[in-house]
Amino acid sequence: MRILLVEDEKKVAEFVARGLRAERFAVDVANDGPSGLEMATTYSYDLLLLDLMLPGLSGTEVLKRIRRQNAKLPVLVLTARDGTAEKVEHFEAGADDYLTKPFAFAELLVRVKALLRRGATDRSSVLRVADLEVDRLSQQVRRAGKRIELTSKEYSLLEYLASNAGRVLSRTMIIEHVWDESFEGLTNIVDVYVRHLRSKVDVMHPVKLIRTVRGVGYSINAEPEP
Amino acid sequence: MRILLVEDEKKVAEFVARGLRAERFAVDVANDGPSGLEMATTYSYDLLLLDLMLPGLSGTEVLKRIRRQNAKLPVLVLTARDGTAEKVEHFEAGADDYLTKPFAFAELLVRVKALLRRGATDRSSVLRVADLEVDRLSQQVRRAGKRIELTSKEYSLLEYLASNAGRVLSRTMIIEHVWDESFEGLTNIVDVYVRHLRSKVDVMHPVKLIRTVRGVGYSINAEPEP
DNA sequence: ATGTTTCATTCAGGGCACTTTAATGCGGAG
DNA sequence: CTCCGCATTAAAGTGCCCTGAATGAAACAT
Repeated sequence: MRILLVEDEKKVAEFVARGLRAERFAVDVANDGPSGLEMATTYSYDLLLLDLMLPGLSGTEVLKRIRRQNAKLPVLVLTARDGTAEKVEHFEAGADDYLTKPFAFAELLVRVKALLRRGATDRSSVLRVADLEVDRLSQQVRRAGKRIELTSKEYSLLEYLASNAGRVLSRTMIIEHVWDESFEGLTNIVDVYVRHLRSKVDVMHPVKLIRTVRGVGYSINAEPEP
Repeated sequence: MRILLVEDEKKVAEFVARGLRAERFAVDVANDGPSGLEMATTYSYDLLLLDLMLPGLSGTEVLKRIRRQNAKLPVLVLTARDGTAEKVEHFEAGADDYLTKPFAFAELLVRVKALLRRGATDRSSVLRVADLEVDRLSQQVRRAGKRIELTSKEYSLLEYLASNAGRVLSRTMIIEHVWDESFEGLTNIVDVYVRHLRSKVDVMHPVKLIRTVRGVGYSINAEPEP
């Protein structure tokens, strides 16, 4: 899951980003409105965290422009003030939820997860593919009931594959969802991580779930075809 | 002892939270009903402080739903009005006690302590993880029956870990609970205290309870995973 | 006051796990 | 056979984590 955080206060940005990364989100940080706007429109995110007290371009304006391009992106607004008039303004500008500073990280996390859950088509937090279980809340993975320890990137990749089970995902799509913005050029990083995953998920089982589709990408299937 | 405060007025929330923290309670704050409900059901608390004048989901509704999940959690309701009809309504909804605004902090504290004491009689105040015992009333810690002397911060950290045994806690969450300051820059204070704890709790025992989850945080487990 | 002890915190080093790059091996398609 | 795409492995790079020591702060005793 990728999150864009637009926040000019460095300390707050660091704090929030660090906390979210520990929850295995891929977090990009923009320090002002214009770059936030650019990143939001250039890359694809699952959620936008937007501070409204920005220097230069006003946060509300940024939000409106992003909405023009992407109406479905969940947006959680961070704001310093707490007036009723502003609340209405936020929602009219296109915020899905808001949080006033100072806030506790625990509450931010709860709201972030709530928005992501709402956006997801399937509401169950556990993804199932054959005897593979991916619990998105506790971020635990089991195969045939037995726990599997995954690193951060391995987990993100598996979650992305499992949440699109049956569909073939190209390397480009995978990189876009699992890795953050600092990625360019030709790399076989996806191949390498697919191998890591296979060695942990598929290697001990006769039924291989992760399938290679030559010339296209990878997919995870309950019933691999011959 | 962990307290969840659900209160939409920032100033009141800050005031109460600060006062309770000075009394060495670990306080989480939620600013509205839905996130309060979410936090109450995700984490474990010893007491719930609930403002009934909430935007969105009504406080009474929140209370009912929490009661459905956790019948024993002591709940102290904060309310603005004081009609007899409402009193009855509160108790019917599942409040254990209530307090009308404006209130003095001293009175709040008295009631909080009373509720916790009452709850302590039927619920054990001792947290157990394998052969580790954390007595939250006397703040004494034992491992394999033998007493361990901890400093204040060491104890707070251990209690937070033990009260969420099995769950992985990120550094961000730990800092927020054990140290009051949010938004502190990069610090490895948590790492250092985990080390202190290990040297007192784990070092003499073959079974290590405190586990590092790289890139994520720490957790305390009765049965460490392979 | 001054010194002593204990606790809280910061800092820097080194090590290791994870991430990423890059090179090589393998196999099917034409 | 040769090319192309994928698999595999090794190894470099990076960042995170652990540790020990030093500093600062606070409580206590002299």
